[in-house]
Amino acid sequence: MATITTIDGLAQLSFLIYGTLERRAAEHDLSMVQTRVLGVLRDRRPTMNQLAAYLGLDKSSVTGLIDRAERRGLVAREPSPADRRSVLVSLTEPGRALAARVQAAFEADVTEMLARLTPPERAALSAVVTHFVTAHAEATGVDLAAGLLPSP
Amino acid sequence: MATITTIDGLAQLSFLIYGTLERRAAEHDLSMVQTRVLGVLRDRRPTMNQLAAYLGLDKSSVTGLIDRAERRGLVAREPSPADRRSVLVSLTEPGRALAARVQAAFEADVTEMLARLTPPERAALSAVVTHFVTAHAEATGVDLAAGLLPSP
DNA sequence: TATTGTTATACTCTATAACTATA
DNA sequence: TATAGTTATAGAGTATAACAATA
Repeated sequence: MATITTIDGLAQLSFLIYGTLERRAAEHDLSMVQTRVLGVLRDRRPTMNQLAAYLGLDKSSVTGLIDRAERRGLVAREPSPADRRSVLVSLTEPGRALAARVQAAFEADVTEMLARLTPPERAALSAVVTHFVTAHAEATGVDLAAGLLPSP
Repeated sequence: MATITTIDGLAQLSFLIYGTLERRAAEHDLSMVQTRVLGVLRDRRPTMNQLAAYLGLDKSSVTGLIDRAERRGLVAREPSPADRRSVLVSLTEPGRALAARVQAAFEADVTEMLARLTPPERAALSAVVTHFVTAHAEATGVDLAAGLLPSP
């Protein structure tokens, strides 16, 4: 029954939540980066270049990522009408459905974890976490926005 | 100024903390898994097999991981006196020093984030996070124990 | 026979550099 | 010339299957 510091607790909490999503994604043969791709595309139809910026990856890495996702039928490439050099990437219906399944399973897991807290604890956690995240967003200028896999 | 749910907030918080560690580790040319290896070895001298269990990886994956860490002088292999099939893995002094530097930088980052909260908020966060993590440990039987990179 | 660790092989993920096609 | 995307190549990380040495 060791006393844990706030920092250790936050680190453990992060690994716990991150690992939960990773496990649920793996159940559907999705890596974390493929899961992020689906998350980014949920409400966007970016070019390959823009997608690389969202993911913080080199464009050559994204070529392979989208190759594999397209081979599985999760995303589609289309030529951009505006610029014949560009390629637009979007989610297919199976891709959208898969993303929804993973997100639902993940949310169920976290809901179950939250159920172990008392209602006042849940309220306190919600308030502090919200402030923590928004304060960080303001301080750094990076808004994580809403959704499973936020992006700048 | 969208309202975020507790689940979204927790997910964002987790990505934020996880990404912070990942960035600090990368500054020292450490991947997350190599960082976990150093963390596990901080207070253990396991066999390859035991290390694989701590990391949740196949033993063949750990062979390559330790090959690369050993090549960098961060860890050392020794024959086990107890069983001539076994190999004991331990941190070298440079490995220990590197792990300490990464941990210190990470803790400084999180401390800075926590400084954006009020003292009562910090106290509330600490209490709830501790309960969250310990409640999960009790419910699942997995004790994350102390330290930067907890293991079963 | 069973276990420990390594090797062989295959695939994902990542980056750098060079290339093609457009702008 | 500059930009968008792909290809070539190299290396880390992962797993499965086969193997050698030891128990």
